[in-house]
Amino acid sequence: MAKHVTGAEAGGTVGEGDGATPGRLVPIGEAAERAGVSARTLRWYEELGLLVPSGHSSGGARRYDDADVARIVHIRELQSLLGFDLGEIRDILRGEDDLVGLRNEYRSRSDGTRRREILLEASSINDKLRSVVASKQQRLAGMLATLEEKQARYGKLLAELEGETAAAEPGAGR
Amino acid sequence: MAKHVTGAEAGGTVGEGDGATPGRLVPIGEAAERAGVSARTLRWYEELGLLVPSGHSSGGARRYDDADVARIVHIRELQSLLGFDLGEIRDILRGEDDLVGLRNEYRSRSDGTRRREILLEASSINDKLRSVVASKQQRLAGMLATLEEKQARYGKLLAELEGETAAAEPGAGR
DNA sequence: TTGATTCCTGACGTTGACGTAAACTAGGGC
DNA sequence: GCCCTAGTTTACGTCAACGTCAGGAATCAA
Repeated sequence: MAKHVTGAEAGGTVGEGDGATPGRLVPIGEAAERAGVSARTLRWYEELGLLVPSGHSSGGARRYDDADVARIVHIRELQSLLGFDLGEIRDILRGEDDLVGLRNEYRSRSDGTRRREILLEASSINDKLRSVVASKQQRLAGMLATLEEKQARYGKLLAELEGETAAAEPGAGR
Repeated sequence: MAKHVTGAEAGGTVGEGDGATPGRLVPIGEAAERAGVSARTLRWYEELGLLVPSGHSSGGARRYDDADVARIVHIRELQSLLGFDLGEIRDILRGEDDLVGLRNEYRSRSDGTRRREILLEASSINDKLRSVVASKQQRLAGMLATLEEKQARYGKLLAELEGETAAAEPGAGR
């Protein structure tokens, strides 16, 4: 409901002839391809409030910049790596966005008490995700350990067998 | 299509009065509760071929043993921790089941060549999953590292601020 | 200017992983 | 035997996360 501000230049300074190649604003197809998702997925993410393209063409077509693409990749990581659903991811991204706002306020304010508050909140936001990732990583590490242990046993048994067959083999080349 | 062999005792030696308390065969409700899932989920897993209860009552009701419950928990781990869908999990479990079969053949055979083959296949099966887990764990570790780094920065900034406010505070107790 | 692509907005379809309701049966306590 | 809870199958419902199609407008190379 807050999209389509009045047509064009909705995403701040577009500067068509200003930005160099790296800072290009690309259409949805290219952004999708770069991030390894479909265009439909990007529209869906937008509908859910996960990502608003940072610009639009004069005709109203979505334009994504590098940060947008990075955000998409980030969303995918949160999804596939951590198993969050898109609702949870929305909340996480909000937290991260808030964090950016806090960072700006932090820099522009010299009020010590307020700065402390900001740091505490930022730390809390960050720590929530950290603990989730940590626990998941822990469990995965445990799983990995048992798998590697097994793998080592197979290797050991194979080595023993190599010795046996080598000993039992009649025409051993060496 | 291969279930319901002919009614009862389809799950091998049931031995109702034989097993002690730990080896009990429990009905679906209890098994579900123990594993933290719903009864529907267990029937669904069975339909997909993920898990056949190791016994049935004379009337045809499912009976699960401890290994079954462990298998359910395992399925859930593969699902939530590694993000596999139930089809992939079916394949993985098949591999693991094959592995048990191979283990038995390994023990009953003394044929060196065959033993080598078995070890190689087992090792391969095991290694496939291991590599997936390893890569996931790697990526998670990376994510965790950056989060912890951030957390450390917040902590440092907070500590600095503590010093400042303590110094600026008029009635400082110390 | 003109096609050929690409993008737009609906809107309906699909897939996975179950939830839920209905109608019926099994099993254990009194 | 009776009753109540828990189990059975069958079938339709649901929710997330998109896929896909229709009809029209925008963009771009020629």
